[in-house]
Amino acid sequence: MAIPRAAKTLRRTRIQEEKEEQILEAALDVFSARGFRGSTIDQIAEVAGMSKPNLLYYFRTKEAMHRALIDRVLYTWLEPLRAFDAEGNPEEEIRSYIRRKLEMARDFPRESRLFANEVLQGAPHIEDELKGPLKQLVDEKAEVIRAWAKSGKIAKCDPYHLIFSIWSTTQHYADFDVQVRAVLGQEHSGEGRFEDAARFLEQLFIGGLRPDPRGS
Amino acid sequence: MAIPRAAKTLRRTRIQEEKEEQILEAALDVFSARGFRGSTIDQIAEVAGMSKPNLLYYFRTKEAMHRALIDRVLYTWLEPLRAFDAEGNPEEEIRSYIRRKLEMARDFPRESRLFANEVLQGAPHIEDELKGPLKQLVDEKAEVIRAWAKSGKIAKCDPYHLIFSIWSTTQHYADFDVQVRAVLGQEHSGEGRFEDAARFLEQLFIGGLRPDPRGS
DNA sequence: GGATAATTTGACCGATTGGTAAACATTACA
DNA sequence: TGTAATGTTTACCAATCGGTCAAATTATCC
Repeated sequence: MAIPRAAKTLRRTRIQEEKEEQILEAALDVFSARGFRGSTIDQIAEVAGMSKPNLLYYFRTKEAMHRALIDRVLYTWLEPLRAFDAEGNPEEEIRSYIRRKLEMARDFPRESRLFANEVLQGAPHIEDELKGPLKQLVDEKAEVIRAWAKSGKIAKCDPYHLIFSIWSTTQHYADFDVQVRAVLGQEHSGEGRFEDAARFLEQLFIGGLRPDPRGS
Repeated sequence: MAIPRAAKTLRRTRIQEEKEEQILEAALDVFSARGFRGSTIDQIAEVAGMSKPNLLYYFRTKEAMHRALIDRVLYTWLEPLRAFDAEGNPEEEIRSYIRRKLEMARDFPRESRLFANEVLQGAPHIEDELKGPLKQLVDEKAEVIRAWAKSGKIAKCDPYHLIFSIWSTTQHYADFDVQVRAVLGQEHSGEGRFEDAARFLEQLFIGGLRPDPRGS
């Protein structure tokens, strides 16, 4: 007889680890492409290569699957912002933040779309994470940027909207990939578009944030 | 007996106009909030205040509803880009394009989310519009920007990625509204955030595109 | 006012949804 | 090797899905 699920967290089998990994990988595929409501357990089961009841043996509900996925991905996703260093050179910090975010858009588009889908639909499952850990992290880094601006290392600007701008411009290449490719056309839709984007965004942000020489 | 639907387009009743309007308004509400797959005809019917079969009398399928909605909204949505004037002052044109796009994010967030949902999930229903009319319009405006850059009126930059950046930064305030509010906190989530955003984005883009004084 | 066309609804359909029950198969460990 | 715990599957459930149908209601026009 199967043990109650609560016990599973106490001692985890090799099989459990493997299968849960397999399931979350499939769930990322499906949820990121169709959103929570648009996804079905059957689809995830098919991608994962197992039966639906088997999925539900590891995750009791569709919600539980989604939550586990979000939890696993959120920490990694905020890594670049966390790496933002108050002691570093402002221009270089911003430049490398943009670069890192663009790399993530290129290498982990599913993760980006997972969150985009979620937030776009009102963030019903991650409201707490947004208002708690995320806001706290952004507040902290905004303070760093504000200090840079105050000391004249970069132009005076609203740090929150600066962060929003970096998020939106970089994640755009993951979330709206289809549109980007459609507009660029087949000939410019190769991986080179990320280098072009990086070049442009660095120019935009470094130029746009260059401190006023009058020091006002 | 009801006339075949094809005939409806020939002569449209007052009731037809009103009801179709009502339905599309409700459909915009639902589709923009939950995406195509996540929405149900029943939900739209409830918002529209009519029965499901009644909806299906005016639009034969859920797809037909969605398509009619997209068709109606797409033209308006591209209006700001269309207004981009090659003869105008570059700095002022970019500034007012940003302002207009931000106003649309503020005043028509549902329209923005409708497209965001669609593109995010692979644009299964609007691929043709993206590769056709949209690409054509962007190509045209990109040429204008390129000319400005060539003549030294603005800095040399990739016009496509410039347009992407303006799209993403402005639409961010509609599509990721929940996140923006969560991060800004209750005290800064008033309508003033759009003015703050406008100020920042103008600073960013105008500063970032200021022509190199060496004229290189 | 009556005939005819247009509109609206309740009842219903097969397919799909998230999820369950219980039998069956496999693994781990003494 | 035996047995208890773990893992998997088949068959199924009620609810909801997109959509149909025929009957009932309302609007239009002579």
